Amino acid sequence: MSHCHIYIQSLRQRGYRVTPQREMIIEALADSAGHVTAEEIFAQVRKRTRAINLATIYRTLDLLVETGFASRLDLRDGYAVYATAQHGPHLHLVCKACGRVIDADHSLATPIDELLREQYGFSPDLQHLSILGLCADCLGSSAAGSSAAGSSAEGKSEEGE
Amino acid sequence: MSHCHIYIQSLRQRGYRVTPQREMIIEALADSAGHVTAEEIFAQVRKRTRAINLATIYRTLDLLVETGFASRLDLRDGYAVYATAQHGPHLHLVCKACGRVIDADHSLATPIDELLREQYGFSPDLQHLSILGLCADCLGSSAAGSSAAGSSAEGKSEEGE
DNA sequence: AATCTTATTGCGAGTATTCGCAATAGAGAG
DNA sequence: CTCTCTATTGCGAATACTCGCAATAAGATT
Repeated sequence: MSHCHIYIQSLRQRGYRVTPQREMIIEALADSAGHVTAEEIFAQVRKRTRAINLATIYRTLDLLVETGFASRLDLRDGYAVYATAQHGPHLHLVCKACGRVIDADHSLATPIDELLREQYGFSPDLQHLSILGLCADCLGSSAAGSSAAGSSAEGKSEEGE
Repeated sequence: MSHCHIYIQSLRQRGYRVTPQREMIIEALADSAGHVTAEEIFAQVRKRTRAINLATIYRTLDLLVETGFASRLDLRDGYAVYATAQHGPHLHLVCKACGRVIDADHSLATPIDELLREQYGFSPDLQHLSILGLCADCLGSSAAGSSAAGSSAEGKSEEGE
């Protein structure tokens, strides 16, 4: 990938060391289209070399998040996914029914950003903002299916699809 | 605690079974002032009985979150904290420097709520919204220099921001 | 009160992620 | 190019949480 190089340089300039592991992880992340798990990055990098450890993947991904190259998203299912932040900041809308992650326009958060700064002196990191909820599809299907009738002990623990 | 009782009844009416474990967990959660971890609830309940298992704590807390009695907040440090939702919905502002959790007014999210529904057909679950960032104190101290604020951050990683 | 159904619990094993520490290897200085 | 300093890696153990399954017990029914 082309502009990985630029980012790798930027890492070095900031005083971080550029190791082959880091390069490969950055490239693997940049190659992946959407959101990937640490395990997927691991598998990807493992194709190229055996000299890589899962802990290094996690540490590097954390570093990338801290430095702003990537964003991390903790899904409720017990794992996290990462994505490059190259295409600019965006919000993550996580559907708690189907698990899909929708990227929403970052500017939607502008009002809340300003309010938080004004009223709480809090400087939010909105690149890391993820919002749990129901996507349009799941909202539609759950409304069509059963309209809030006598739901006894059946539907409660069911989640996902 | 007083209105635990009401909630326990509500659970039963919704078709869930009310077990001593659940009662004790609910009471322990309601007793705790702010945000507590599953482990803290476990310790609390354990004082009263040995008949409790950590997995049950997690399952019950999840149930409470699903039914709206509690809210869950995944902290980046690898654990989650829970709080009752009795005092109404609110946003969680999580400071990534000192780890503090500030409860902010729920209405701040109204604009984004509306925009998400209009533009994406997405129905956000804003009781579960947590926003990562820097609190006023940490923002001030990182600008001013060094203060008593920073607690867990290590060496270099915090300078970069 | 005895019975029945099945939701819930406890347990132990499994998963995703983090941590501590010794060994390795970047990057600047000589 | 070599040396030095220390950031980074790999490893295995620890942590926080989840899951599958058999045993238990809530709540409805009789």
